Parts: sequence; C-alpha cells; structure tokens
Amino acid sequence: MKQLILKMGLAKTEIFTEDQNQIALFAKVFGHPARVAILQHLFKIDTCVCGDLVTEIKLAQPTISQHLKELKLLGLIKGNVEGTRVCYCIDSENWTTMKEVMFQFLNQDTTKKDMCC
Amino acid sequence: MKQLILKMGLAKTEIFTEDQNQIALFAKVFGHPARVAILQHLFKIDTCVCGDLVTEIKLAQPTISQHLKELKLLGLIKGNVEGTRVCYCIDSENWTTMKEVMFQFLNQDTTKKDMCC
DNA sequence: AATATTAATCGTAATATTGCAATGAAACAA
DNA sequence: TTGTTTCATTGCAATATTACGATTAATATT
Repeated sequence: MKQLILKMGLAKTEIFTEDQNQIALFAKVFGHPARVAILQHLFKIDTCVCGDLVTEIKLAQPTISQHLKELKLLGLIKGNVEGTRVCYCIDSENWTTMKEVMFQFLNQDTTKKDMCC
Repeated sequence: MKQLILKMGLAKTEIFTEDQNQIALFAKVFGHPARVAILQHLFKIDTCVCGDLVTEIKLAQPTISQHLKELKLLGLIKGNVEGTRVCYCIDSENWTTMKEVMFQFLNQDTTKKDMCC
C-alpha cells in the first residue's frame, strides 16, 4: 500500500522521548525542497494560494498535491475549497507552536561545546 | 550499493533554489529521532562523548555509527580518535551557521497569513 | 446535459532509509 | 603474540519516499 503520511521509516520511535519524535517529525516534513518551496511561497504571497502552486513549482500536479497533504496533515497549512479550486495558507497558530519546538532544539548553547575535539 | 549519505530521495533538486535545498538537507538530518537524541546528548553532557552513545541510546552499535556518520558529513559534529575510542562533539561554528539558515526559514512573519482560510 | 477545469487519489516504478548481524581494522593489555 | 576493546564498514532485509500517468470526483461553464 502506498505511503501517504511521512513516517519515521523503520525508526524505533518507542525508544525515544516524545520531544525527540516531535522534533524529528517536524524536521522530516521540511526535509524536502518541494515542501520548503511551497511554504516559502505561501509566506511570500501573503495570502492564500489558489491553484498556482503547480505552475510555480515545476512538479506534476499529483506530486504537489501529495506534498500539500503532508503539510496539511502536520497542521502547518490549511486548505479551503472554493469552487473547483482549493486555497492553501499557513496555519499561523500551528506554525508558531512548531517554531517554538524547533527553536528550543536548535537554539542550544554552543559555547565551549567543542573544546575537546 | 548501500546509501551512506542522506540524499533527497528522487527529489528533483535542480528545480529548487540552493537555499531551499540547503534547508531541506539540514532538516532531513534532524528528521530522525536517533539523530535528535544524539545531538541533545552532546549538548547535555557539555563535553565530548566517548563511546557511551550506544549505551545511552538503545540501538545497535552499527546503527549509531551510521547516524553519527550522517551528522559528521553535514559538519554538525566533529569526531576525534583517542586510542580505541572516538570522541564526538558539536561543531559550534557549523551549528551556528545551520541555525541561522533554519531560523530565517522558520521565523517568517505569520501575522495575517491565514485570514482567507 | 455535455464539456471543461481543478485537485485528490490510485497504482506503480525507481530509489532511499533504517536497522542489525557479521566482519574488519586499529589500538591497547596481558 | 594473543586476546580485548572500540568503532567503522559491508551486506542485506524490511520499509518509506518521491514522482507521475491514469483515473476519479466535484464544481463550473456552455
């Protein structure tokens, strides 16, 4: 069966903390340039994107659709049906939550961490 | 042949900007809880880690070794041979560089981004 | 109603990731 | 030297990801 949701591969998630799994899940969704490009475009246009993502990013429509689905499942974007079109935009609230989790991980103090190597 | 370096899958990297590919590469290495755990441990102990990662994280030694290799190839950690042991630590300089790239991506303004959805 | 537009889903091929047992290599200890 | 410790590498099985053609579903247009 086709894989529709980004999983942790064969990763033994049960041996890691919830925090570690959460960070990895967020990071994984950013781990593909197409999804980075989609998000950057949503930020750039400063409004909903309605259908022009396929022309914006040079990938086939089913491919874009699949990437959008992953982003939506993680809650980072919202989709709204408008006629035959679907409009997508950043979910600000969830984006902020994600940002806080990632910042805490990335923003650790690096002073004197590499003195012995 | 076995894949030793995290690649972008079948991703058509050539259609994306250097920035987008860079972000995706960094994100991808954080996209596994074992690597998140390794990095968190390196930050926590505030010094080099010499061999106890396998006892700290409940994965087989070759598995840890492979994750360390990925982190080292991206430059986020440094390894130092000391006798039969190898000591690992965060590469502060590269960590800071990575952090700036990721912050710029994550820290985009979310105000009024979801008014139409 | 018939056709067009838009986007989701299905099915599948190509490739990547994860994990580990087995093995190898290098330094140390007896 | 022989054995031990520590870590890297190889080879492989199980599973996930990416991409897209074909199809479906839903709405809009004529």
